Amino acid sequence: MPKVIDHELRRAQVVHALLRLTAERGLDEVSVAKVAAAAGVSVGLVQHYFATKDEMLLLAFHTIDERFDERLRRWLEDGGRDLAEVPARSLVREALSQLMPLDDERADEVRVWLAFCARGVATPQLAKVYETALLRRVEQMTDALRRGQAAGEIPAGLDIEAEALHLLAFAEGLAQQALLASGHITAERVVDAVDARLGRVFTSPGTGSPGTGENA
Amino acid sequence: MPKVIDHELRRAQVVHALLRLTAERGLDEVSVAKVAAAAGVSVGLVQHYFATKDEMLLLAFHTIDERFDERLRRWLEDGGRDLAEVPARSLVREALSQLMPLDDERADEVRVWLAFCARGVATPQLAKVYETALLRRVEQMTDALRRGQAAGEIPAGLDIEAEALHLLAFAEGLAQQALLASGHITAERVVDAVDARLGRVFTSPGTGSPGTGENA
DNA sequence: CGTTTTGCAATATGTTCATATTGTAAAAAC
DNA sequence: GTTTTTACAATATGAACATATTGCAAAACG
Repeated sequence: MPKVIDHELRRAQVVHALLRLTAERGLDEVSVAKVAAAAGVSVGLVQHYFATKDEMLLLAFHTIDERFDERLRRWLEDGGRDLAEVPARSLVREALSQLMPLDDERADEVRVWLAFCARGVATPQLAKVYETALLRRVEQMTDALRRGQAAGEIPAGLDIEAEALHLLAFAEGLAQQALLASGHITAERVVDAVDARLGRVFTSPGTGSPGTGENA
Repeated sequence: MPKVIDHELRRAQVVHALLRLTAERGLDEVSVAKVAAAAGVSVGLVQHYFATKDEMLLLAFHTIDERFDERLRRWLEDGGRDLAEVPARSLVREALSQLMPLDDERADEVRVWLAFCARGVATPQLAKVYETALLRRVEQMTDALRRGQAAGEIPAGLDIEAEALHLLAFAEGLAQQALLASGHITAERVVDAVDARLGRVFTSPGTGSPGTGENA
């Protein structure tokens, strides 16, 4: 047999091309042939690593999900931050910001995320990926909020788990608005909105631009 | 020429079939031939009333957008309510509820809405429809909140327009979560979430189940 | 060293698609 | 009552699609 190949790596390469294509032209424009072309390989190769197109889409959705986590981890590492040390508000703020289309990279990923969400409506397998991702995010968010509560940054009476879910709902909706009405919902307004929302949860002062002054 | 035909009516009939198809099988499964079949007409008829498929999709998106407004109007009329009389909190609560997949009818429409949003990412014409719809909703919501503020239901210092946008972002995200993770985000949790969110805006007591007690 | 297995390219297949073309019956217009 | 216009059906067209099939070179394995 020929060179021993890292299967997972090859699959990742193909999926990478798929995600690029989706970000640029939308999920409807994704076909096996186009993905192969975008990846610079033959259709046969794609078939060799993915039995069906659906299998490829499934891995792609998983991959996109992981990228948000990756970016948060990168933020922690690049800043030399310690997860247990960074204030909960900063952490939550950064986590939510990673879900917003605040630069080209994130805009691409939100575009792709939204495309997959829409397809999930009619494809149970994709909906399952969404559900799992959501639960994990709620869990992470809950942990962060609880730490903040223990540190006195958040009122004691708050229903933390519900709050986590609501913050994520707000984030997804805001990201969608920013993506589809970018003319009105600018990056600045997005950041302001996030900070204003955090002001409803945290009693501690915000990390962001202080001039936002949203509350009474 | 044959019977004089109400063009707008025929177009609406075709679009109705398209929306049904989209709700059931997703926007990717929508083709001109399938829409014609679902509407019980020939492909030729569809072509007669829509020059292109995109034109058909555009009208469909507009139609879905209007349905939310329609349902809110129906709520006002059926309850014999007067727009100027009903408390702002009730009105906003109802408006947000109409965006949630709380029954089959609304679930279908949220499904379709999400599908079109996703396509809007790669189709400027559809994004424009979204943007217009969003701005109109923000305006309506702003009006309602301002009335509430004048009536003392809402703190005076609040940035009303920002609040309106944030409420809508929350609503869209929550609707998406409820649709894709219906196993965890049940209708009950959705209603609770909406009420909890309203509790962050209104000082007046809520209309919903009082046991939600989200805040400190 | 030869056999076998693997990685992949090339191409075939049959379907579905959006749209174009053509045809025709019916009623409005004159 | 003839002419013209309209509403629609039927079918054609060519591209794009997901997937199946075939073939072959290379390297791992005995």
